[in-house]
Parts: sequence; C-alpha cells; structure tokens
Amino acid sequence: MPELPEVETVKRGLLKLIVGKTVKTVSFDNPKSFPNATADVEAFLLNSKITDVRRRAKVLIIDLSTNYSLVVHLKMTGQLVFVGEHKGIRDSEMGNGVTLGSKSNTLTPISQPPNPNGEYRFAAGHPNDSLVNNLPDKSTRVTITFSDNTKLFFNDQRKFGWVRLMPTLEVPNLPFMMRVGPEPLEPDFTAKQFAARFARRARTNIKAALLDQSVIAGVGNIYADEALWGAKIHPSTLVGDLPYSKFQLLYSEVRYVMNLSIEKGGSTNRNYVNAEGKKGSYMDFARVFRREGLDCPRCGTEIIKLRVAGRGTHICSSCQQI
DNA sequence: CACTTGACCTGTCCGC
DNA sequence: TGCGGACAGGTCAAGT
Repeated sequence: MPELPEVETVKRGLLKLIVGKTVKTVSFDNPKSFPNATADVEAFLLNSKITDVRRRAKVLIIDLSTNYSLVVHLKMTGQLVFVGEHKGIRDSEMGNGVTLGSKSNTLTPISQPPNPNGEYRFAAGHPNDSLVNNLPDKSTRVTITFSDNTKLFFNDQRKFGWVRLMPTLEVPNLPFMMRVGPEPLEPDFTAKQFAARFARRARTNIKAALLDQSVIAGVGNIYADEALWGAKIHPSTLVGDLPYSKFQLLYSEVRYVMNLSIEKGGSTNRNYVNAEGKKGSYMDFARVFRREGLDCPRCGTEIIKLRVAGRGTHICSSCQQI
C-alpha cells in the first residue's frame, strides 16, 4: 500500500470523520481480512465508540471506548473509505458474508450480492479525484456501519491487508510492532540516529535496507526511489560503502519526500485513496518513480527502470552511480 | 544473525 | 479478441 504518507493521510481523514461515532454493525466476507472471534466482536466492537485514530509505521490503529482497538494494515491495495450519506440500499444488502450486530446482535448469514444500484455520493470534486464512487464493491472485505448509518469500508483487491480487533494495550506487542524501527518524521529524530540504524545491514544494498521496516519505519518502494534520487545514491550501493555525508543527505531526502507527499495527500499509483475515496497527487511531483523513459528533472538524462531488492526501481543513471 | 527469494491474491497490461 | 506471462504501493516464512 500505501506507505507512510498515504497511511498518515488516511489517519488524518478518519480523525475528522469517525471519532465519536458508535459502531452499530460489522459485516465481512473474507476471514483472512478480519480474523476475529465472534464473541470478541460482539463484546468489544459492537456498540463501542471510536475514541482516537493513530498511525505507527504503515499500520493504522483505531481506538475504541472498550479499550480494544481495530488494527489495520492496508498492504498493497487496501483502502479505508468513509461514506457519509447513502441512499437506496439496506443493511441486508451489504456484502456477501456475515453481519454482526443489528437489532439482535446475532450472526446473520447474507446471501445477496452487493446491490449494483446502491448509490453513494461523495462531496463534489474533480471527476478524477475519486476512484471509488459506488460502495460496497467486489473488493469490499469489511463494512462497519455506525449508529447514524454512515459507513466505513475496508476494501482490498489483493486480500493481503487485514483488520484485527485486539486489546489496545496489546497492540505494541504485535511482532511487527516489536521489530519496527523509529518514525522518520518525528521532530527529535536526527541524522545521526538515522545513520546508526543501518549499521546492522552493512552488507546489503541501500534500497533493501531502506525498505526494511525494522531499520526505519514507513519507507516503501515509491519514497525509497524518490529519496535515493534526491540524495544521488544508486540503490544498489552497499550500505557499508556509504560515507556518513550520504546518510545525512538521505535522511533529509526521506523526510522531504514524505512531508511533501503528506502535503499532497499521498501517491495514487493505482488503488490508493484517502478516507474520503479521493486520490493523492504526489505522483504529479515525483522525480523518478514510474517515470522511466522521461528526463531526469535535474540533469536531463533519461530515467531508467531496474530491479533492485526484488522491486521495480527507478533511477537517473547519470545522477545515481555506485 | 544477516541476507535473498518466493508466497500470499486479484487485476491489468503487453506481446504474440 | 484470446492467452500467457510479468508486474503491482508490503510483509512473511523459508531457504542459504
């Protein structure tokens, strides 16, 4: 998914849209997307109130008044989209799986497909701003309906992402949370600390190390390429071969591209949308990512695409040399 | 441990 | 237009 700036954008949207709302029902059609015990859902999710929305690395944490939290990882194609007004559709027509809640708070099997005529309206905007305008759709895995009948959809085409209900105090004990590195945008996070985090990965290339969430949190394929271009570092350079001055540059570039992207609402390469279903515009400002065949904005040399650390990688072969 | 590769899924795009 | 293969924002579990 979604890397740090996209998850941060979703978090900011949800903070405005769902805090204070009360969960009425939840429905889901894919156990992998929402692997929770029914009893826990009934005891700690239904009728709970949303108290806060937080982010750690690429993980979203939606806190509930029951001292439980919904932990969400969007992985490659996940979306969390809030729909504020709807019409022409009933709860019984939502999704293909089971619904928890409603009046009886009991499991209710759903056999109807999503209503193809269900209409959901978003705030007016440019037609290209939205990628989702009729939810639920076939990528909808989880639907939460609030007491005012507004809805939060977890959509995920590739089913890599997940939503988990767990006690808030146990969230930091998730294996991923135990391992994940520092937040690169924290004001007190320094270049010196940044450089020190890479010591463990001296014998691999800098791109693989940047993508390693246990080194630095939140960097993914887009911002790794963008930051390496900014620091004029070839992605295949061995970490151990980089002088401290390059780490200082890379530290600044990681923070620059991520802050810029948050300002632009994130990157919509394919599926990403924010909490209102709208695209982000960072790709309009990208210097190398997905720009193979175009000119390097710094020197005019053609941008090329390689494979580094098993990922599509974009560089200027003139600016970025080993 | 550090490091690399394939697997997890669905959809799209590109070449034949 | 059909079909096969490569590829897509991220982690993990296995390999070496």
